[in-house]
Amino acid sequence: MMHNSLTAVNDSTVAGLGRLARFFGFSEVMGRLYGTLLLNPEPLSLDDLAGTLRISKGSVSMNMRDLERWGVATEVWMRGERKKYYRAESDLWQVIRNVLDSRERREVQMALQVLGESVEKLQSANDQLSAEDQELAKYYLERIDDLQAFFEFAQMALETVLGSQETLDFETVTKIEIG
Amino acid sequence: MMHNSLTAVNDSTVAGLGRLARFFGFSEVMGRLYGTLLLNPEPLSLDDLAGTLRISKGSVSMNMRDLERWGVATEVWMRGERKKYYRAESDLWQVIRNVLDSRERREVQMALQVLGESVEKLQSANDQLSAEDQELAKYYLERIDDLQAFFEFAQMALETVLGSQETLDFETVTKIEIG
DNA sequence: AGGTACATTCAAAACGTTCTGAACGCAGGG
DNA sequence: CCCTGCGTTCAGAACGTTTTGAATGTACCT
Repeated sequence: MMHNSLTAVNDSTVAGLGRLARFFGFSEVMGRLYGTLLLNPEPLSLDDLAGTLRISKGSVSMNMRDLERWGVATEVWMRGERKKYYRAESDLWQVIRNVLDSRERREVQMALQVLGESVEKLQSANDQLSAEDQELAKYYLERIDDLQAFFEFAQMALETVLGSQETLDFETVTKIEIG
Repeated sequence: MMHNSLTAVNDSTVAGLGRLARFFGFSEVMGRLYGTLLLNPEPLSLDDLAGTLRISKGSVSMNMRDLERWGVATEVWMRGERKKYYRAESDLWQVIRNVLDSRERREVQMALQVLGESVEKLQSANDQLSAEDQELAKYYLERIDDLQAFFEFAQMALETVLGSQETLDFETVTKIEIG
């Protein structure tokens, strides 16, 4: 049994990562699994994880698969062992990039596409519209313009982060300029 | 009844904002209410909203209160009217800032506080630890360092966005520099 | 081939969240 | 001072999500 203080720190970190996961739209269990792995120098098996977190093995199995798919944990082959072992991807910058790249990017692009289609639809329908509807269409176009600007901003921010290909130490990032 | 194309655009925009709201951890209904208001030149009453979105008045009442609390919609007094009317805050930049300021900021600060406490706890317990536990504590401190760096990065990004007090046109934002 | 030790799957259950609508409260008008 | 029209509340229902554990699949060992 390890010291009290280590247990306390472990607990709050695991809980915090669960929270963070939930915040990013993942399941809390995924975050806790990641936290548990992150704080273990050695890789852990599914049974280890199920035992530590007191959840069913089935749940561990499914959630670990997701974590792997997101590039947040990696399977580790232990020779002579038949169990599956996992290790946390500890380069957080890489984790963030994985998630942003495969999820937020798509989301933003879809939004921009839908907005673009809306603009087209309104423009091409314009001469079939009553005077009243034309006014409303103009109003819609203004609002859609704002939304487009917002998503373009988001897109740019994403590309900037994703574009910095080097494994960037967070510590070295000191300033973000907008302008 | 308005033209077909207007209805289609309205629908997809409202749906999209519902999606966006969900993405940011709000209820989908909040997003749809905001969308409906955003696409209406005139303020709408609770009954208008309930009717348009086909949801109960009770739900509209509660969700609109939340939207107001987040600074995303505003009540509008219509003289001679006893109904409550709402208008969307249409400055998206302002909406973002409201949300980031009252929610993400706290979240990040709490995380940093917990992490700081963890570091203290580990350091002050260090001489009571067995050799083995000391090694583990060292490992924990490395992981915690990474997490701190991540949250400090997030904090800085937030402050940057929140710091730009002028009502910034998204269009004018062309570049984010990291370095 | 049979047995063992694991991982995976999935239907049912537990749980949490959101919605509804009836009941209530409140204000203004007649 | 009651009636009407509105907003708010909240218990229960509906719904969606997550968890569990038993059944199943799979690979290795003897």
